Amino acid sequence: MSTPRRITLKDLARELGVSTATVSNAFNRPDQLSPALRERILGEARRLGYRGPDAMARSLRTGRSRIIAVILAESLTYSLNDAVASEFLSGVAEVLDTQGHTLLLLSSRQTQGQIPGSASMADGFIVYGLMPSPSLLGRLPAQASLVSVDFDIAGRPTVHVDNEAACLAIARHALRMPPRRPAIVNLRLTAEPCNGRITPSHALLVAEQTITRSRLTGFHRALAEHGVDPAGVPMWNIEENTFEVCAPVIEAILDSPDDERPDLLLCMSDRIALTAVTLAEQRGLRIPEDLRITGFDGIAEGQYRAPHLTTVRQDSTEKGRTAARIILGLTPPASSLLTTELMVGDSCP
Amino acid sequence: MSTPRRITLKDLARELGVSTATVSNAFNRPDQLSPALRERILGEARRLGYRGPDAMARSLRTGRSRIIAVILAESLTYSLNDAVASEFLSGVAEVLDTQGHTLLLLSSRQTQGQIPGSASMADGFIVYGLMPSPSLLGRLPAQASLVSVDFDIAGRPTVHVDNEAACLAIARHALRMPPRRPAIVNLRLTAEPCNGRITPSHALLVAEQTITRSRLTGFHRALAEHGVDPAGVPMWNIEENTFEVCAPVIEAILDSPDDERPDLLLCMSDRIALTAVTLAEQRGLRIPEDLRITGFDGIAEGQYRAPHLTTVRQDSTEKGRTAARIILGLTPPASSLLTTELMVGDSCP
DNA sequence: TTCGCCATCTGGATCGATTCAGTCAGCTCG
DNA sequence: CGAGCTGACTGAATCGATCCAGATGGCGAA
Repeated sequence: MSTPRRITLKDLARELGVSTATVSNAFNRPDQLSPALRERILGEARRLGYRGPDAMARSLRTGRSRIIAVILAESLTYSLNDAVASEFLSGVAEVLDTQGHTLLLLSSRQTQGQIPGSASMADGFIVYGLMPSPSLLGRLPAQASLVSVDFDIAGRPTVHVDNEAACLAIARHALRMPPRRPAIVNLRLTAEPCNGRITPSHALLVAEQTITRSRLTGFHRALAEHGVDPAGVPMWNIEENTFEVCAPVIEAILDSPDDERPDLLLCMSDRIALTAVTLAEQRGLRIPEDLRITGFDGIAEGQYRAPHLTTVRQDSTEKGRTAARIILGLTPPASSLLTTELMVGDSCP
Repeated sequence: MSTPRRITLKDLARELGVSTATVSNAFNRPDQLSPALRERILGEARRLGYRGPDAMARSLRTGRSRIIAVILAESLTYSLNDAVASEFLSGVAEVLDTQGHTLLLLSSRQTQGQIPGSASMADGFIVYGLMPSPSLLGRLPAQASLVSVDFDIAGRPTVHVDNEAACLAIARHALRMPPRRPAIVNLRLTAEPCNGRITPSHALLVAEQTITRSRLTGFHRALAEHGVDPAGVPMWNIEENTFEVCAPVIEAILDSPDDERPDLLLCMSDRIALTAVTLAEQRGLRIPEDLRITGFDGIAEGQYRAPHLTTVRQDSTEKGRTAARIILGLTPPASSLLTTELMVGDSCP
């Protein structure tokens, strides 16, 4: 019982007494042969159980795989459960689908600066959210196109929003009613593990990621405008944008003695803000009377239940679409700055 | 300025005066050549900017791509934003990562029974959540392995939970305190668009998907046990498991005249249940006093805010891990039935 | 009738690796 | 000393398509 060798285009050609070129054309360029012959070929293919040209052989020959890889900053486990990253991927997938391309998912964390060999067959790479190690970039196929999202890679197109302006805007809004004790809750300020209180004076220095740094700068500018010394504003850092990781830090903040507990939390993500809302409510704090909270991202969940979140909406799906369009060459490979929108909800009217 | 042809293994071999076989071995089988020569080859490769064997050529020759495709029932946009599907994908990704495989995402909806050629290079397929059209199955490469999740494909291994038993259990729990007007909110009972009220008598007949049908059967059995005629229990159908699609249906349910409004909602997903919680609270209904609600899935969000959801937890991540292990051959290709756990929360004590 | 011309079809090189069946030199051992 | 073995390396077939640069034949125009 030897497995019958798979049927190839060549078998089909021999069987029909035509050349392989013609069979290939039957599948790829209907205009290159007579309809009658094409029908005969397709019919025979069906009869023999030939499933069409082999994808690998085609890719080897043509040099294109119709696969686009997205390299995610965090683990896939995290990214797939994060609303912002998921929306981004949706946008990417949406455009790829319409163009007959498929989506390969990679995480830069898992790969430790390597990318699995199988990924290098991708025609293009979308790097999302975090600067990949130089060695990873060096390993990408030379001819592959590259788009980064939310940060710059020298000489490559980027899709991003103006984080500093957005944070400036939302902080200005929040500060119109002067808080007695404002505080900032950062997201992933450093690559180093650090979950909890940090000193403001060092925050900007250690902010390795442009995205966090820009947001922080926006907050600080608004504070300074209102005569508040940013160095005096307490700051906490959240390592990962999940309820589980946020919760203990938020608890710590809320556990501050009454005269030290912040009455305004400028959070760098909706996930953080929502966690704060939930935990504050559990303690009987009134929002916004006792504690005002702002978020960032504008995820749908923030608008489901009262109080609606005050936040900055960025259209992550559109970000994904834009990145995909650039990668596929539907759009010139230029950097693209998407707009954001201040959304005033009940959590900080 | 012609682009300098990319460097190949053959160039490297010529440059060094060794055979291509030896260069290949330097990358793939260090034991097949002397360490000194290997170093020389690797050094020269670095010098020439050779990035290692080409993935496509390798895949063509070896017949394996180290890519695993997941075919999702719904659109990628939906799946990536659905907690259950995302958790499932996390589990898959987690196992694939450890084995140096990568994850390709496809949606059966988009592909309309076709799969893009580029996908057919996958070594294995995980079909998630919905019976793909026979034509799609027929188009998969013959040698590829296949695992289905949450439904059976004849002769292929499946990963699933006992939906009927789980729904029997949670409905039994809910019915211990007899409701005056129980109701069922289905998820995707039919492939046809249908969002809203449906007649119970036809529900089982039109339930095309085994998963929905099993859950419904579980509910019905429990109702019958408690002397309630399932045919008299009103039913609604939800087309898509999102807040936006759920909300109008839930509104309609809650808009029933007071003497017809259900006081127990058996929901087929946590998303539906959470939507019901949110909208009921907005109307000032007390949970569970005025309305008891049960879910299904056990997503994390259900436990964040009060009232905690009464639900059946299924470990979607483990489902993903199991499917991936089977596809990779780490586990014998046998169907696997995962356990569920009744979680009693405040929404239906 | 002859000359293009067009539509249709063909041969074969090519993409970039892997791998099997050897070759060859050097070493051991009786 | 020579048989046999081992480790290191090689040559060339192969994977399954794509796509040039032609070949062929039929047909209309001159």
